[in-house]
Amino acid sequence: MSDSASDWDDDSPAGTADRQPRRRAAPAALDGARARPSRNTDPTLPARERAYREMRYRILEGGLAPGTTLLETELATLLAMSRTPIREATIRLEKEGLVTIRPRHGITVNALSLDDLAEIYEVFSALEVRAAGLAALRGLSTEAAERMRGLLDAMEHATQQGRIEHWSRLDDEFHSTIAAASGNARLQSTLRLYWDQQYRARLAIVPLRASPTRSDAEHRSIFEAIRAGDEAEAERLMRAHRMRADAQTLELLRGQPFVASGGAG
Amino acid sequence: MSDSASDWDDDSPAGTADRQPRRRAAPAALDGARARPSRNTDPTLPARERAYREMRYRILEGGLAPGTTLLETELATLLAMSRTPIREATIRLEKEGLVTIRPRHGITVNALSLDDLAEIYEVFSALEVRAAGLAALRGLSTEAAERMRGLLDAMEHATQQGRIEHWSRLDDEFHSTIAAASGNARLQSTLRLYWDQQYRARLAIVPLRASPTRSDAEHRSIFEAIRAGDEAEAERLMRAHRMRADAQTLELLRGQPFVASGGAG
DNA sequence: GCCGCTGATAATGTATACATTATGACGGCG
DNA sequence: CGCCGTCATAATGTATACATTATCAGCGGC
Repeated sequence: MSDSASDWDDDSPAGTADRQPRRRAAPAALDGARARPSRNTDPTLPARERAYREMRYRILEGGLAPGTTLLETELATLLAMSRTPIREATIRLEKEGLVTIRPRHGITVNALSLDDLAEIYEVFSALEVRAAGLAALRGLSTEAAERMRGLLDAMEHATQQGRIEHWSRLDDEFHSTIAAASGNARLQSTLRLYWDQQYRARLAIVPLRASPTRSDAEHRSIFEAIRAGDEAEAERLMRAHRMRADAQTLELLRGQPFVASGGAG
Repeated sequence: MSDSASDWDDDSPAGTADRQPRRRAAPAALDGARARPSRNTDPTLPARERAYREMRYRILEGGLAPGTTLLETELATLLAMSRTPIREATIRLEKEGLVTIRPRHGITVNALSLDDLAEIYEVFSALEVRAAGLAALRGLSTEAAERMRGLLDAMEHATQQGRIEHWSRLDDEFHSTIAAASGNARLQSTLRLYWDQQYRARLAIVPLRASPTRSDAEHRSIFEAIRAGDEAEAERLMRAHRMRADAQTLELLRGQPFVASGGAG
């Protein structure tokens, strides 16, 4: 089982670090993120942190379906802790756009309408375009370049084998590698926020996707532009890529069951 | 709309506040800070909300200087409430990038290095460029157009009179109007987040700014492009505007007292 | 039969008690 | 003389008690 929910580098400066040394993490490799077991029950973690991770995990992976409403007390029972850490975790999740807290009505897992998703993609894509540009401007480390090349190869291979789900995970990784290569930790962490929000929707259409031959080609050209240090071209290509991919995704999502047209923001 | 600096969101900080340059707040500092009660004292609001607004206000307006560290207990005393709402408020503020929570070390008002500000501007500008494009794409309402035209006139007038501080507030309003015209609430709210983070720094250089004749001209051309519905041109002009303005801002900030280049965070 | 009032009730908001743990002082040891 | 382990303590983490308040059922008036 994948842990795609945590492909994106976890905590970042403006983000949700709990116990962080003074200096922020270096341009960090994302490699460590994969090792973590998806189910987080480590009892040594603070309860607040367990609550946050567990709820985030369940929301992203579908255990808590969009529209689900739970009371603080119910969550407390569910996760076997008191309301205090639950409240702190839900505040974080609300800030991240995953739930909505309505006093005396409960905590609701955000259900996204197509309009919501369109909004999310608009922000996400604008940021990713810039990330590509910055990556080009700043240059790829040898490791990042290697990594991206490996991902491109693997994606093409997955495409040939028709392993769309696997391809999708590699795609996530590719894009998050670009985010990391932007050298801007805040950009990276804001991207992760929006990534989380669209994660479930994206997951839902994975099986519907056609062979992503075109994306493979676009990815490769984006990589080449970044590698060549051509900022304008990297941004141009990424913009084109995202415009096409976003439109396609929204199209596939149209008519999907859980994408209500009037969902909550 | 409102007389204050901007309509980014609920309460907008306007006017100047006194500085309190104490690095480490001793108990003595608490009384000093309490001396100036701001208007977020409405006792009908939940304590958590009062704490949030009051802290945000003091951080943005300088009552709580960057680098200031306070313990939960001290904040509770300062704002005359228990630790519970304080904790909830600080979690929100940390998510917004205004403070850093270091367990057993206290809550520190984030001090931004030049690198931090550069990061912030990179994200902010990427989003604002897109906002301009979307505004062009979607068209301005009559009111928005009127409002922007009025702001442009007022800005030029302020420039002629050398009222830089006033100009700066109008500038905020102009940019937030564009954000609103993007029609994307998430974009707007993320812009506000980053705007908050750079607010103090921007405030600090207001008196140092030269006559913003050039910005006035750029603003007008951006407005024209948006009004003409020319998405690409609006983005192009906004990008140029921001690149120039950001570079200038960072240049002015270099050497400013509270902007430690090493990362005084 | 509908509207609005009212109070019981449940849920949240806040305070506080209690548990846990990092820190920094202190003193012994090398 | 300095290093390291230990412990007291302060600060946070969590649970729980208590206060406040919105909701909704039920009732009475219109």
